[in-house]
Amino acid sequence: MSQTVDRALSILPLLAEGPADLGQVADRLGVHKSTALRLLRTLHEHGLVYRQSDQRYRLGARLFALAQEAMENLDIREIAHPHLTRLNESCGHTVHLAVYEEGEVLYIDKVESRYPVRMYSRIGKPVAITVAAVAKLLLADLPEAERRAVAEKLEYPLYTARSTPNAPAFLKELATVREQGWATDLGGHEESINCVAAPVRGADGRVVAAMSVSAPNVVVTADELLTLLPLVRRTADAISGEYSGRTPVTTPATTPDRDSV
Amino acid sequence: MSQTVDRALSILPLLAEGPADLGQVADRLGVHKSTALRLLRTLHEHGLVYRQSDQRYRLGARLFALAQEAMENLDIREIAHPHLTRLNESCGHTVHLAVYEEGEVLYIDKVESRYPVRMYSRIGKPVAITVAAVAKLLLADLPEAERRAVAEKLEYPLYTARSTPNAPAFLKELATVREQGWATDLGGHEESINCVAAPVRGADGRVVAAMSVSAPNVVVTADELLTLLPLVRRTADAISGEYSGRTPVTTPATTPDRDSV
DNA sequence: ATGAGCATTGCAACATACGCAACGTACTTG
DNA sequence: CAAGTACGTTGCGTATGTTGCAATGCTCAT
Repeated sequence: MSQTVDRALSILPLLAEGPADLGQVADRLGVHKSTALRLLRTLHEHGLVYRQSDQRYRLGARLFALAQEAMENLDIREIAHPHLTRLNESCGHTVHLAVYEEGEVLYIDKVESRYPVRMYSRIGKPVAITVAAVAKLLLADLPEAERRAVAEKLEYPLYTARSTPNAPAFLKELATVREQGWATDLGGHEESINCVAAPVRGADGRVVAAMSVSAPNVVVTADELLTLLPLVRRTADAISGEYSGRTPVTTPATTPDRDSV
Repeated sequence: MSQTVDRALSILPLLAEGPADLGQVADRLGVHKSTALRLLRTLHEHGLVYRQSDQRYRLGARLFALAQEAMENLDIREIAHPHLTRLNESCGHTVHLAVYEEGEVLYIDKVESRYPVRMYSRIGKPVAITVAAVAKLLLADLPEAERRAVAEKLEYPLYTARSTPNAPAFLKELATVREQGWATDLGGHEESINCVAAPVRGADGRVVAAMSVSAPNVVVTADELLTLLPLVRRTADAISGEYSGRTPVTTPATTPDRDSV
């Protein structure tokens, strides 16, 4: 809606692909070099863009700080965290918390497995949306129309033989998930990794987040992991209760352990 | 330099403090609501801003994706990573990699300790710049003038009794670090945690990054940690060699293990 | 029902962001 | 060593995009 700002912001994804010099930026924006220079300078002043020693531009450090602060301000994360660590303590596996936002699903918290094997996932990293158990829960709760729209627009990469192959299959899976109130990912993202997930709901019953427990086959089989389902659901429900204000902060030990030492 | 973009970008740090509605944004920017609305809409279209259910605005998911991509494009990180994991394998402690950028020092990679105790630090998180060993190395290498300017502008929070108290003390410490070519943080950030750090240098000898090994007192004493110094320096030098092209990718096993599974 | 508080729209006046062309500064090439 | 190329940078007149206003919708509480 604002041409100037629009152009300036278009520079960011462009630089995300890799460093670029003034000419390249101007070309890709379709504007004169002097215009691109002015925009880059403004971005630079705000720290969103950094000028490296060879004069080329790349994304700046302030982006990290912003992303970080954005995350810390999510109250669902704050409420959920102690529950997640407690769940991790009792089962030992990797625990994730994720939210949906305009077509994307992203992890907003993670407690690492206490087994030596680690999963590749990082807070802030967009989730493999077509296969992840948490993504299924979050998308399953969208209004019919939006759900269809999102499902159609997605790509369906075949990470493994068990990955969701296309939109119809995905929508069918979402219907099941919606029905049963929990979800799994059995080797759909990485052959040897399984997940069980449950939804966190707000006061109005809408799904505001989803949490999952993930473990590789080498540690527990899919069947064994599924036995954790009740525990996962109970944890998710506890978070829901607290988030929606029904449970007025139960345990006295809810405050301390934010951020593992 | 561009008023419109400048205003739009000023919204981001503002929202980083927490969600705000249109009126608040307009007020803090000192512009009319209609103006603020147009800017917010543009930010929204680019995914940098999200409109939550109560109509208030907060920072959006795209920020994470951008920060993520920005990080993956840092070639120093790519080169260093296998060395960091190898170092972690041989000593077991937490290993960090950090860079300096316009007044800030930030972690760009981290390999977790193999001991049960974890440190609170996160990739992308700004470093405690006045005390961290890596920060000392990075700042010590700045040109005299810039170093002084930065040191003067910093705040010196007293995390512990051993924290750097003020600018003169900091500059003195930087001089020492510059001299000896390595740095430590002995309980300056958290009472019980010590670090040893060494610089990574580019072809021209300038410090481009710094790496450190950190461990809590309960695992090893400061003296014991210091015995790792030669190993840390050797690792840093190996990275330097590879980064500056002197060592044309030594080990055949340099390619695989990006991102632990 | 009535009003307050908020987001939203259309529009005319003006400020500002635009592209141009000229200059400066490396770095190459004959 | 001089001419040439390829950048980034600057100043400036003009047109275009942005601004603030005032009026309209919308939602919620009284």
